[in-house]
Amino acid sequence: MALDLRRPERAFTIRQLCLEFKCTPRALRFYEDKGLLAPARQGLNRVYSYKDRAQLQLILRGKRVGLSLAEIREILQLYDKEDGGAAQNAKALRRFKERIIAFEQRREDIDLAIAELREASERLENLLAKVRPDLLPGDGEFLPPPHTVAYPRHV
Amino acid sequence: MALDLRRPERAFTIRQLCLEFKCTPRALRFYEDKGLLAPARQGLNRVYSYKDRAQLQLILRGKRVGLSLAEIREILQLYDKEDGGAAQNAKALRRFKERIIAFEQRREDIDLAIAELREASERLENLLAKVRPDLLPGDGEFLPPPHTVAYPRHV
DNA sequence: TTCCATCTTGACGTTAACGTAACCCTGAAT
DNA sequence: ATTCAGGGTTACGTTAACGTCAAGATGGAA
Repeated sequence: MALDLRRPERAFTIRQLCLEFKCTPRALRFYEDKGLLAPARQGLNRVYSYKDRAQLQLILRGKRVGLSLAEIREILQLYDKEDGGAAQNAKALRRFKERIIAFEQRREDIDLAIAELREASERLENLLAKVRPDLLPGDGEFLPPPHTVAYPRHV
Repeated sequence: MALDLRRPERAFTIRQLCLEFKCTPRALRFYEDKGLLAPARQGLNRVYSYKDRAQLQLILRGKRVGLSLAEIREILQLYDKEDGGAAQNAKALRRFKERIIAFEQRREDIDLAIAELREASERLENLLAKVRPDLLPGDGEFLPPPHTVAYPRHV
């Protein structure tokens, strides 16, 4: 059986993570420069722990929903500093709640967008059904996995 | 009673739209350059119709959920070309469905992010409740509207 | 040993999405 | 008559988020 990725002692090279998450070494080093990642070293080489991998997941997810690296870093720092004194924690709590509200607004936007696209799709489907039913995707037919990347790498 | 914004004959100056949507004239002209907007003219001056205004809404919403202007333009063009022949329509239909799937994935990401932030908030709240209950926002207290912009203008 | 793949650190190039400055026009107000 | 607020068009500057070399260390395979 394959190595459990979640084994805390599991370590990754930069390339392994890049393959897994479809990004480039340059990007990971860039995130490190900007303070979003801090992998260990073996000599010069970077060694990513399971925690680093999880953090990378958060970074990429943040990017997909439109956060800038600066915003992502701020959130990650809030996670890190669950020490730092009660006053700091109170501030962190406020920031978390603000973020939650912002995210909920974004989800609103997404839901609206989806609704509009669905409407447009239906209009088109009805129109095609009358004019060229043969062009409609058959009933039992599945959409092939889109070749176009869902989340374009270039922002 | 105020002018109904939805009156089809209602027209807007560039500044009116900018005030309403909190963006700059430069941005609107830029979107026009890029083919996302095409307001009418009175002499040199741009005159935005109600349709233009609606389209601007779509553009800004797209931006908030992380789309590039190029992607937004592509979507807008799909809307425009609900003519263009049956084959074109079939292609448009496919693109719409792809977009819907992509949006649904993004919503997944957002839901995950919200869930994590909620967890972190609860942890912090519990911690604070033990250590410094006075720092917690009181029960009847409302969060003030965040001064920080939910959607930073600079991408 | 030599080669090769894979890592490293600079450093410069690139693209998107505007900001900003310079200059011109125009109609209304002082 | 002039001032000025609002609009316009270049055109260059800026920032984020990397891409793309260049040049070097390293450790295993031929």
